[in-house]
Amino acid sequence: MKLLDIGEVAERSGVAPSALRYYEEIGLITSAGRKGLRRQFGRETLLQLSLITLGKAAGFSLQEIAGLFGKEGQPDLPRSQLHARADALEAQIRELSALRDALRHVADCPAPSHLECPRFQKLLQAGTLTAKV
Amino acid sequence: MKLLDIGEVAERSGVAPSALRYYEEIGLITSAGRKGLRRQFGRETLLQLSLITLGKAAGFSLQEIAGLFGKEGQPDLPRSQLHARADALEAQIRELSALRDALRHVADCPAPSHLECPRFQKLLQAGTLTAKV
DNA sequence: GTACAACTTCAACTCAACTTGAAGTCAAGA
DNA sequence: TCTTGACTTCAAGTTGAGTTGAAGTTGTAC
Repeated sequence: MKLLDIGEVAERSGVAPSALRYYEEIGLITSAGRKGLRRQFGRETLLQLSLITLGKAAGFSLQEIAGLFGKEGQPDLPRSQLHARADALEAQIRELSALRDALRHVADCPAPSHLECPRFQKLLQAGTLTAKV
Repeated sequence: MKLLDIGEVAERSGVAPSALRYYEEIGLITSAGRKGLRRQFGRETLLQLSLITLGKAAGFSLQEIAGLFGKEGQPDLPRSQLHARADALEAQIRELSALRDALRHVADCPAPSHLECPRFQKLLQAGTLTAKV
């Protein structure tokens, strides 16, 4: 198996070397070994990093990501919890969609103050995070 | 206009009083005035907080949120930037959908190591954040 | 008019997720 | 062999987004 050193992993994954060391330190990834002092990573690390990047983009903490997908890609969590996570993501997707729509509304609606605009308020209600006004 | 004090705003918005003070300190919200020392907030603050909560859920920083929607709900940004934001959100929604699918796959697919599973890899490719493997 | 819960300020602390800097090591090419 | 650039460790610093604690103030209910 061809091994990559940290610089190459950094370049291909878009994750800074310092971050990769940090990820290793907290046990989120593992290096396949060392050549001298230098860490050598297996190719599967790149896949793991895709997963990590994705998870981060989804707003998971590194700890959570570590739980979602264990070292080798098997989750440490039971099925039901994974589905619960997926459901939570779906809720987040709805929030995001609401915000996207609100943004587009603000961009296009000529009203002076959007907070007053009933259409805008309705868009906000689409999010579930809305305060009890 | 009926004013609310910080405790009530906190309860209705789900945002801690300390956070509300912090938001005021950084200029993200403004209190309508004081009764003695106590801040009094107008009802529109609740709407603003919905927006802030939504923005946070979407991964925006407080600074960015401040830019997206100025104090009174008018954006500080030009139309084109707002649309660009909306587009970025849409991309994020796609990432999230990819992760959701990956999660459901992991929950349901009986393969021992998902990183090896071609179906799983394909799901990852659906995200654009993927490393060059 | 007094008790008390809910507020106030201000500084210091926390936490995650890194980054930066200093000082040292090492592999590979000229 | 020597140089160079990419790595190494370790400690300390940074940023954002608050929280916590101490010490003081005040509106309202009894």
